[in-house]
Amino acid sequence: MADVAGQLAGISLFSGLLPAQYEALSRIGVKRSFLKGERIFSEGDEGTGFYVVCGGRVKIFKISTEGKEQILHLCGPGESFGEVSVFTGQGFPADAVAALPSTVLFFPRVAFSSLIRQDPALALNMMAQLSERLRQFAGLIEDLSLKEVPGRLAKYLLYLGGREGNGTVDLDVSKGQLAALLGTIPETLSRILAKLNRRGLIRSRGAQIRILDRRGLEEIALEGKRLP
Amino acid sequence: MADVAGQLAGISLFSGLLPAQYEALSRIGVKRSFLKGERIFSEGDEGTGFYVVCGGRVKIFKISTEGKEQILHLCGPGESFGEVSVFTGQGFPADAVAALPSTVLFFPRVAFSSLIRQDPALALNMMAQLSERLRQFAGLIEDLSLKEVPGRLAKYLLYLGGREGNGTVDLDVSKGQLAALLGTIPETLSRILAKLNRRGLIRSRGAQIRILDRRGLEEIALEGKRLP
DNA sequence: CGGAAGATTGATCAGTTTCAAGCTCCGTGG
DNA sequence: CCACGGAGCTTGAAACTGATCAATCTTCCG
Repeated sequence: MADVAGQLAGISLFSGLLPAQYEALSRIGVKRSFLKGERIFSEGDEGTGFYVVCGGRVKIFKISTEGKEQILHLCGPGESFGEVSVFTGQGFPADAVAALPSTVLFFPRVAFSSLIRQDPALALNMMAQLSERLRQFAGLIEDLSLKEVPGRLAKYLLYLGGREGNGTVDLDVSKGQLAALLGTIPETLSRILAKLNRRGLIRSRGAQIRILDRRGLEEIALEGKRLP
Repeated sequence: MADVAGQLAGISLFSGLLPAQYEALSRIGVKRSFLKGERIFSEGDEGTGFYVVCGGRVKIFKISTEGKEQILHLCGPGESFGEVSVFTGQGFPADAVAALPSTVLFFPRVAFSSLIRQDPALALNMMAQLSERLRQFAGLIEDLSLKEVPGRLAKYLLYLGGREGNGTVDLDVSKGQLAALLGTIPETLSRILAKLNRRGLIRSRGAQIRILDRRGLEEIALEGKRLP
């Protein structure tokens, strides 16, 4: 299991632990693989443990009765998901599907819980992780309730673009998935991209988007409503 | 400080602790009072600790540049808020004001953090608390993104009504605040209440609402979109 | 090359917000 | 005690955003 222990080192949830703890973790962690599109768990499933992404990407989402999907989070390598069920005992609050071929580590609830009990550092890491997710969710709620789609899209593009000035970014998800991430549908996303193009704020071709007017995007991202 | 220690017993975050721990908590907790409408902290403020509500009610919310408000949570006695900043070190992610005259206990970050480090039970309680909040947020995101206002209102009314059949419930917030809780504005809420009245699903007069057709409300609450 | 999935575009529509006006309730002060 | 005044609530008309439906176009694999 040395190979598992090696991977644990890069996971923020497990940072700062002693070698003995990595050893313990690697004993209880189980590696699982999922094909692209394969379901990892469904909302309401009994939570028997939580997951850490080793490779690939896992989509956590809610889906309405009419089929519209809202992505809560896209988990990349090193990120964990399903922690909530470890502590509340209830079922998972959302669905999880592999957005890419993915490998994950599964940590059974009971075993992990007893590890946490013994190691304050691990507990603190877990609390930090939960807090960070809570902060992200608060931001998503704010966006959904207080901003319109152009604002959310602009914010996302700026996020992809990083701190630098104008430049080209690559969408790391399909446009359909980006729409679900932004809480809208592909048609609307397409229209708004077209509008941003027309206004000269961006130049998009396929998944490549060049940010032409960072300042302009920031304006749209900041204002809650109404395009000026 | 015996009076503080006594209050701690009723707080789920602190359930199952030893008397010595209550003693320790009561030493670091500071009681603070706020008038109705008084601000407890603002988004971005440095998080120097977290709070537990003793009496009254505290509103946690986000506000857009145009002034629209989205309530993230209404904290009643026994509930905690501002925990996120204890662990992430960043500023508070939202605003907090007293919705009623309120008294709270403030626990400074550093002191509390060291308590947690010493007591696995306290740490587990805290994780359960954070997880539960995360679950609530996931539900709110789902509602905002996948349901329309009638659905959210119906769900809220059913929640107030509890498990029982038809009956009369009392809104525990003003209609303006209820609108902010549901992610809409007072006008829209008013119209939808009127519509539910017309359809014979409820009978509302002021803050009193009698649920006439529970089944019908459930239908509206479940479907993501479009009234039938 | 064919075809299916994804992406774009157009027309229409439902739901929500905005703006504006009136109403109701309630506390205050004359 | 009543009248005033204001905050909160309700209602109406119009504007707007985003969703839906439908058709077309693109892409990119088999």
